[in-house]
Amino acid sequence: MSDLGITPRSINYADWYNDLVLKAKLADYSPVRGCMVIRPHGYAIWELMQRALDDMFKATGHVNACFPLLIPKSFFSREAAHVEGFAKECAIVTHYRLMNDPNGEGVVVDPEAKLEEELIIRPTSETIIWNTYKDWIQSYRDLPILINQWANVMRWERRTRLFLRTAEFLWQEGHTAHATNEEAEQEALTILEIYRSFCEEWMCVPAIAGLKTENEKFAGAHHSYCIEAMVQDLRAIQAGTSHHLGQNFAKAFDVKFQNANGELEYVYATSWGVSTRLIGTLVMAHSDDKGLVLPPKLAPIQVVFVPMGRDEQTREKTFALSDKIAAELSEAGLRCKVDKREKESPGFKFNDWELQGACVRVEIGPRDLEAGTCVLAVRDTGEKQTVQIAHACTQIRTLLEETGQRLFKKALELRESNTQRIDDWDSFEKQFQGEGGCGFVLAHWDGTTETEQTIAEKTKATIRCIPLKPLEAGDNQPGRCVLTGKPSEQRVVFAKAY
RNA sequence: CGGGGCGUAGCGCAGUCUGGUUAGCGCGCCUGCUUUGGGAGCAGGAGGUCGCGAGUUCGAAUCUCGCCGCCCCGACCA
Repeated sequence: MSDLGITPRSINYADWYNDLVLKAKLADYSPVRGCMVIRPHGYAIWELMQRALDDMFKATGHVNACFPLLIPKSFFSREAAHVEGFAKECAIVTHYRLMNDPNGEGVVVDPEAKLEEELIIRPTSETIIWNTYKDWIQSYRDLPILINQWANVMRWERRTRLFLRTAEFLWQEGHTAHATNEEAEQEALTILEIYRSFCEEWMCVPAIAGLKTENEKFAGAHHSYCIEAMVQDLRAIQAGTSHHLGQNFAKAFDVKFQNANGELEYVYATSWGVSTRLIGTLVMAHSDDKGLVLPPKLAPIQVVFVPMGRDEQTREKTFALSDKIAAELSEAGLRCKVDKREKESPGFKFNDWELQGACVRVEIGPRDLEAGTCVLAVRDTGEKQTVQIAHACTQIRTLLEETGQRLFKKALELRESNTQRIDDWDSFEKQFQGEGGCGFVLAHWDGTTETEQTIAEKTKATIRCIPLKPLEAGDNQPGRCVLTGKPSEQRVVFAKAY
């Protein structure tokens, strides 16, 4: 097992994750620190995510557009909190030309080609978008604007990890403009619900929808919502965010509209996004020491066929039978692959497809030809069963259905068995003493940033969110802050986070 | 930005301390034959600016100095 080159989770979770991402060919490191190559297998997962989310956005009235990569530096100074949040991690374009190095080999930046105004590579697009919306909005009849874009952004992170935090990443960012505060609030919540349902139904990862604290909210937002998930090392990971921006950007970019009464008002805004971090979340949520475990809805290959045969004739027959079943499944919309590689042994293929995360493997060999059967192996449980060919398609669909339910259930059980309610400081502090993730703690908090930061300093645990709905009855009842003993309205989620 | 580790074939490593044939090994790759129900075997073959730059020396992967890069762990962030 160890010669597969994947560090077991029990030895080192971080190494396991890195090994898996590389070995399963999801991504590669790039020549530039913090950037990555998303390989076809990883990109296929992203495409499936994109399609599902994009359909949901469209179904709720959104349209796609694409704004430019480069943003004039001056735009960033408009919204104070926004600058504060992003200034320290921006890549800046200062020149537009290279020249041959007069002293020798290679090329150097041409000092003559300095830009009048430096350009920022977008870390997020609020500023350029609001600068544009200003020209698009005059009347309440121009509202709402419900635009999304699929794009890459760049944040010069000090410490990066494949998919979880890369300098450049892919995401979608929605930017909407509304006539009223209530409508913007509804928009932020609608999107949050899309994210939650996507996370749970497509990724099979249970998510807690909640409100970010002032301390954790998006730079420039009035308030931020998020979905938080737990992965196998018991850390929290933010899987998506939806912000109500209030009138902050409208004021910064002077975006006003005339209402039905002829009065000028600033518009209300939201922005929201999920990124390729979802792929990292997905890997960390379900996969095991043998490789990827993917939920059927997001598996690039749901069903893989491994036909076997010593001789040409047997091979032809098992290939043909595999093709026939695969065609029937494809007809029904499943993503299938018949592995016809001749050099690799069946055993190699079994391991290889387990690494790649194919949900169900169909083995067809000489014995099956005689018996009119095939063997179905389920990726996440490792269980094998022999079925009649006539029943194969039905059974495969059942197994995929069950896989999705099982992955969600298992992830939910992990979260529930590692979530506790703690009301005294000693126990709280003790809970977070261990290395790495320590699960979720639902505790009371007095609502101040000061307390939040003190707790973070002492325990490394942060407030992931203030749940919108109680996880259990009673979580939304008043109590006393776990640190200060001051009154608290409800329990909030504490955890060590990615 | 602090601490640690590493840079030698596509990948993983040995060799470096103690300088000295033509720089090795495993995996992978190419060719051929035999193989195929849990990572096949044999034979042959291709593949190297030893991270970069100076220096010491008759001679440097190995010693000295400088530089660069990457990974991991902490502080900050989707």
